Order: sequence, then C-alpha cells, then structure tokens
Amino acid sequence: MRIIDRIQAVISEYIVQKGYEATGWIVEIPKDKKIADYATNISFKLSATLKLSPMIIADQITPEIVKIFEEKMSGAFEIFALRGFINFKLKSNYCFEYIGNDGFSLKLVESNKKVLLEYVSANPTGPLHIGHGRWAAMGDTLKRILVHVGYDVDTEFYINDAGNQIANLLLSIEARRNNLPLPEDGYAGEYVKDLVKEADPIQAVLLQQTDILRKFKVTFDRWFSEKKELHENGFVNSAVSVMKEKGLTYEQEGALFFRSTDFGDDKDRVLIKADGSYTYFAADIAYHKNKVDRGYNHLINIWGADHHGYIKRVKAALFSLFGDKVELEVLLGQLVSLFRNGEEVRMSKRTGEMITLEEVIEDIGCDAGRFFLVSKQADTALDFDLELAKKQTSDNPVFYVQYAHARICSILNTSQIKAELDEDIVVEEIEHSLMRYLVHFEDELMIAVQNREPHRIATYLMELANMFHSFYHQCKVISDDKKLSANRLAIISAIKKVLATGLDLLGVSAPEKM
RNA sequence: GCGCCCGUAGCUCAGCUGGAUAGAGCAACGGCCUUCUAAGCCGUAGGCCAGACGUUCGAAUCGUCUCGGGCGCGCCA
Repeated sequence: MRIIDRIQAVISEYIVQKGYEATGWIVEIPKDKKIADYATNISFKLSATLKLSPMIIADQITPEIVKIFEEKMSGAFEIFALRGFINFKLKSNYCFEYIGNDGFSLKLVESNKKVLLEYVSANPTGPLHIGHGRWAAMGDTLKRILVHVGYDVDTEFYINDAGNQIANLLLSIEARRNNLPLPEDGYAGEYVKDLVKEADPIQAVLLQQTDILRKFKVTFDRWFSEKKELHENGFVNSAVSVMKEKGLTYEQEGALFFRSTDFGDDKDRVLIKADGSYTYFAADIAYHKNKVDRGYNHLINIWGADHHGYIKRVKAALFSLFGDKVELEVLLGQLVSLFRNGEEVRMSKRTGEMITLEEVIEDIGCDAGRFFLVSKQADTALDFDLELAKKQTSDNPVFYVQYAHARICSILNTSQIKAELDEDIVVEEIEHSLMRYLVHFEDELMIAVQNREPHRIATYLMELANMFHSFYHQCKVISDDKKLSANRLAIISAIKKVLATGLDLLGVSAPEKM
C-alpha cells in the first residue's frame, strides 16, 4: 500500500472513532512540496458540521493525529497544521528504509484481469511515420508501467493486410512495373520504387516496419494478421454468423446491418455490403471477438485521434456480444504535425511527401526520440520540428536525466565507503528534499497508470534530475568526513535506483558514462 | 450543422479527479570549472492560464456560452 493510502486509512479510522462526519476530504500531494509531502483538507470539510474555522479545527485535532501516527507509522513524518491544512513531511531515514536496497517493491495493483494492449497497427502500405512513433513510444511505455505495478498484459500489432489499401498499393506497383500511369488514388511515394523489386511487397513493408520498431526498442508479443487469421480461416464469417444468430442484425437493400443503435451508437452499421463483401467494421468486430476468445477480458487500444468516431460502434459490438464481461478502453493519441524549418510538412503515403520514423530516429537517436515523444500528454496535438530536434539533440531533456545517472555512477565508482544513512547527519535542505521526492516516485507512477499517462514519468525524472544536479553543486559527496560521505553515498545510490527504474520504464537507457 | 480534442512565458510543453505564491526546458541577459563528469549549477527577465458568466470558503483546474485551432461524421480502410 502506498504511503498516501496509509495516511488516508489512518485518518479515516480516526474520523469514525471520533464520530465526526465528513465527506469529500482527501489526502493529496501539495503542489509546493517544500511545505510537506502529503496534506489533508479534512479541517475544511469538518468546518461545516463543527461550525468552526478550518484553522481552529486543524489546530485542535493535529495533536491527536500526531499521537495516532506515532503508534501506527512511527518515525515516518513530521506532522503540523498550516493554514487549515494538516501536513505530513517525510523524514529522511524513513524514506531511505522505504526505498530499500532493491528499490521499491512496487507491486501496487492486484488484478485478475488479462489485459491485451493493441497499438500502432499500421497498414503495411508504407513506412511508419512520426505519428506511429508516438503511439509506439506511448504503447510500449504503457505496457512497461502496467507490468511494473502488477498487471498481466500482452501487446499486439494488428496487421491490416486485407482490403482496398493493400489492393491499391499492389496496383500501383504493378503499374510501375509495366511503366503504366498510376491508377487514380495510387501510391506515388518514392518508396514504391523499391517495392517494385520485391516478390512480396506487403511482406517487405511489414519487415521494414518490424525492423524500425525494433530499432526503436518497441516489440510486440504478437503480430496478428487480418488476412490470415480473420479472413482466410473464416473467422469473420463465423463472427458475423454469431451476431446473426443472436438477432443483432437485419437485412436491408441487400446489405446486412448490425443494430448498433440498440447499444448506444448513432446509426446502424453495415457488416456485409450489397456486393457480398465484408466491411472493415465486420473484420474489426471479428478481431475484437477473437481477442476475447483468446482469454483477454480487458482490451486497451491506442488509436490515432482521427479514429475517434469509430469507438462507439466497436464498443457497441463488443457489448452486444459479451455484455460487461469485457472492458474495452480506447486511448486516443492526437496526431503529430511535422515541421521543417518552421514550415508544416503535410504527410501522405499517396503523394509521397513524408518524413519517416526511421529518418527521425537516425537523426536524433532512439533515446531522445522516445523521451521526446512520450514526455508530452497524448491528447495534445504535438508539433515536431525536425530541424529543431536535430539542432537540439545535445540539449534534449533526456540527456539531462541520463547525465544525472552517469554522474552518480561516476561518484559511486570512486568510493569504497559503505553507504549508510543517518538522519542527524543530513544537513542540507536539498538532501532532505531529495530523499522525500524519491518516495513520490510511487505516487507519480500510480497516477501515470491510473490515467494512462506515461508522460508523467518523464516529467518526474526531469524534476528528480534537476534536484540531483542542484544537490551535486551544493554538496560534495566524498570528503574526509567518513560519516558524511557514507550518508551522501546512500542518498545518491537511492537516486540512482529510481532514475534507472524510471528510464527503463520509458525504454530509455541509463548510461554509466557519458 | 452535429460530435470529440485542444487554447498556460517569445517557442515546445508540464500543472487540471477544485486547494496554499502559476512551473520546466529551449531562446535572451549576467555570473560559476586548480575540487566526485560544465551534457552541469546560480541569478535576472518574461503571464489578464484565449474571453465572459456561473458553482464554491477557494477556480488555470468544474459548468454554460463565445472566439480561435485540430480531427471525425461512408455499403473507405
């Protein structure tokens, strides 16, 4: 249980025991962490029923709360009232013990859900672009943090290797081979020239995508082929049959409709077109049913924001088949607008104007690319200027964090003194602040998990690195004073653990030297 | 027209399940390397949190509306 939850529990018990009535109170992390690490607004919420001002209430109950915490969490905090809030300030020794020798034991979630996280899922009709890179970085980091706190999660890439886009690409290649004009809406991109030589162009594109994702340190537990595993083996057909049997469909004007309006959609959707072929939607229902058939009961999809209109109907379909036994969560990532020297580059596989993910990674590197892409909230449209990114490579925030880690390694290597923390020897304010901030890693991680916001890890690491660098310039770690040195070595080794863990969750390396 | 997302420093963005004085990086300016890594540190400057009204003891945060930007509304995928 996190510290914040334990505080909540203890105060909750106290409220009940005293017979107070209060609702809506919380334990929170103050914006200004200089004041305290945790604070509760309980006095504000009691003020209505007790008819006293929050300050007075806080002053009265704080001594009692101090006493209870002496019993339940001895030595953990300094507790004091300030402007109506009751504040909890962590003590350094407690922090050090809490972090422990192996870092946190961050098994924060008990879940019997089997999660399938699906992301990227690009058409194999061309190179991946920077937007795919964003979903890739986000999805991979999300998987890492979910697993880290105890979820059972597999990842999957859905290969859209059936349908018109594929046919269209093949026609374009065929046209090129025979020196014929491109079909209307054909693919004009440069990369198509290279595909002309390939016996199996689709497979070639797919391999290229796999390869670049691997370079980006993004791997999947499974690559799922729409063509092979849904169409060729008749799975779409059987899924649609199930829907028919359940009375979820009707025929009209030669087409088969799904009654999705019965499940919250805006209009009924076609499953089988009048010409007898399946819609993309039908295949997608089959795909999601397939996931459930394979034993997953919590599906998470990361989609580009341009697909948001599609969510309702997929949820409708899944609900019509499985009710609330299966949860579908769709995370939308806003698109990435690419700029080159301040001018927007409109990307299109068809027209061929594009900057690929591969180019970006080669220009700025995997670590910098991942950190940049995952450090921004996903539902904000992102502007990415390639020239700027190249120019700023050396002051990319990722190096700031990595540098902190390398610096620590360097110091640790030059000393053989055993790290040991003694609260009384922690002299500087920044040292206390650092120890306290380390404990908040669990809080940031949980918020990141709960809100599906991996960017919070990056923000946290920036802040931690900032505090460390500041500490480094204020405090000499290794000195003639053995006890002081041992103390500071303990502090920096704790920082190192958290930095390394955090960077790993982002899929970014933690170098020992830079 | 209807629906979703966004609007915070010159630029790129944090902060948003209501809390204490609005933050960081880059860019600008001024300092700091005979000392564990200067890819660093310290300082200065920079803001009507798009705007208005409302809810509240308290609003960048919640609600309604307006303005501005992005995206979506196929028997395409």
